[in-house]
Amino acid sequence: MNIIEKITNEFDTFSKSERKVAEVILASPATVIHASIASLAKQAKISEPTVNRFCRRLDTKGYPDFKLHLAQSLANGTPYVNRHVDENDTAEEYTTKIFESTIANLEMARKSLDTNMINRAVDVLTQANKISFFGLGASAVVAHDAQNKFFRFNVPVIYFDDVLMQRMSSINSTQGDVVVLFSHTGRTKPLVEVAHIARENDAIVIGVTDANTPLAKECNIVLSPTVSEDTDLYMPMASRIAQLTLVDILATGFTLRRGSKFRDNLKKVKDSLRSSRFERKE
Amino acid sequence: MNIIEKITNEFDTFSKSERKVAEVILASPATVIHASIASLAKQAKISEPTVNRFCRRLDTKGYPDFKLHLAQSLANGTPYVNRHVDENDTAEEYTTKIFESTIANLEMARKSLDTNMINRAVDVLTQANKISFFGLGASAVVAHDAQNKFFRFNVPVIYFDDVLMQRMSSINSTQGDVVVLFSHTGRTKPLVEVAHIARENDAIVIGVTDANTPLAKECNIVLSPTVSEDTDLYMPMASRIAQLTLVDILATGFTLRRGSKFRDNLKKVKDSLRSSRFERKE
DNA sequence: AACACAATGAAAATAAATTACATTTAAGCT
DNA sequence: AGCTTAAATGTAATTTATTTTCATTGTGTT
Repeated sequence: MNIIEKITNEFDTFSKSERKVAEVILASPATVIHASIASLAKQAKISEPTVNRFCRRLDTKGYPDFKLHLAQSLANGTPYVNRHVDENDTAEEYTTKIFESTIANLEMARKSLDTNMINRAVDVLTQANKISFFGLGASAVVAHDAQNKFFRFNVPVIYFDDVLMQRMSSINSTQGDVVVLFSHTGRTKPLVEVAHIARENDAIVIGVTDANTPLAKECNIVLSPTVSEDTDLYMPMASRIAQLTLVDILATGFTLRRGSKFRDNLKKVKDSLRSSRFERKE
Repeated sequence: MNIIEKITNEFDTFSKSERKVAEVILASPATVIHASIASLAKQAKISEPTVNRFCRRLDTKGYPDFKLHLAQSLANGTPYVNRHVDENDTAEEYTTKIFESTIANLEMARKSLDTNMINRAVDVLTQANKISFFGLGASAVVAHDAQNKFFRFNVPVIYFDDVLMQRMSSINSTQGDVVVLFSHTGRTKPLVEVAHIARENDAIVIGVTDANTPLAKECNIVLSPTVSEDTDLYMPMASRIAQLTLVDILATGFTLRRGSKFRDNLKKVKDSLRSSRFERKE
């Protein structure tokens, strides 16, 4: 989608001249959108047709169309998006890159979420007798966080990161119970089974996972915050941040639905923590 | 700035023909950015120079430049602000607001972090014999996540969200051990005590918390991702997302420091999960 | 070294946008 | 109303920009 990212990603597959153009473009994309093909060619010290070919290679109709894409990429909030961490990066560099790519992925997740589904999920959650949050690995962290949030609402909340406990808990679920399952891949076998068991026992199952995955198929409601895969370091990064933001959204929807009296209750929970803290002296 | 808004605002001051162009553009701006001046003129049933004059009237250099502005306006989905969730917001509205404020807070956190401190923290972590991650409440979630990440590095990692276990664990720490404490407020008494105990036993203590707090004072290294307080709904939201991003950064720094051979190891850990998943059929 | 093929550039051809100028339209004034 | 004038719009010519065609250069292979 984002053409600057695309150039960065495909840089290695470019020919010598194409790289020259790419370098000039990446160096100052904002200048390029106001340049003619002739001036860009001159800057990159290659011919005009090469620039044109470069544009077509990136699936644009030609140079003017390419500039349009470039302009849009630049406008897209975060300019230098999703740059990959490099072996020799300084702390300064990888810090910036990780923040930028996290932000870019949140943008992406925001666009991918279906607010109708969020609305339905909030409906279901507000009417639940009991809410269970399950996940494994990195997604267990998200479930843990959800528990921490929803626990404050004075609703029966369950959280397990142990497969057996998740299964046992689902077997005991009944109508009126809601089970929320977190899984980035949507292919974790034990979790798919938990979803199945929960549905057999009349619980409503909400999946925070990719659409069109085995897990998604077992769910009543699917929420898919899509991010560009976190391949960088073989660790889930952006995906769980997106999931956590979704938890915030569900929790917010929940409190809004419950009305203002209910929010006083939240304040009480927070205030109850005060005695365990050192006072602020200001 | 935004040219679509500008057209809407100045619509009343346009001449008859200019309004025709404006109408066509506003009806489907996305189409216009791919149209030539000729085709736009034809659609609006006016002449080409009139289109050109229209563009100049809006302070652009000409038609191509106008299209560039238009393209950017279209892409500009997110004006970054920290808008607060309102009682009567729709799902659409509060979803957008939460994403926007999360993003804005990440920007803020990025600026507030001291990369020298990050570098020192990474130094310390790479040399640790044993790493402990402790937190309470919402920060327990962050500690949990850190465990999940660092565990993959084949380093002894400890995580507890139970105060007593945290204390016992700290009492047993020795030189070469690193204790990482997460706390948004930096005023949680039990955690400050844990920090104190750990230091008395020669462990290095890294605090992910606000500077100038009781906890910060007990730490060898302090990392403070500052966010605007999450007062909205009496729940930690942005703060923990910022802390999690910091965990990503530390983990990334760790793997970079350990070199490329080490990264193969990570891949192995990830691959080992494969058998527990449903295959992708593509 | 010779061949094949991809990459590049020069020049011609095409397409697009802009300018100059003519014509129309509308507004103001007697 | 009818004349005058200025603004608005359109036509056609010009200029500019982009794309295509085709020749040339470079690169890797047998």
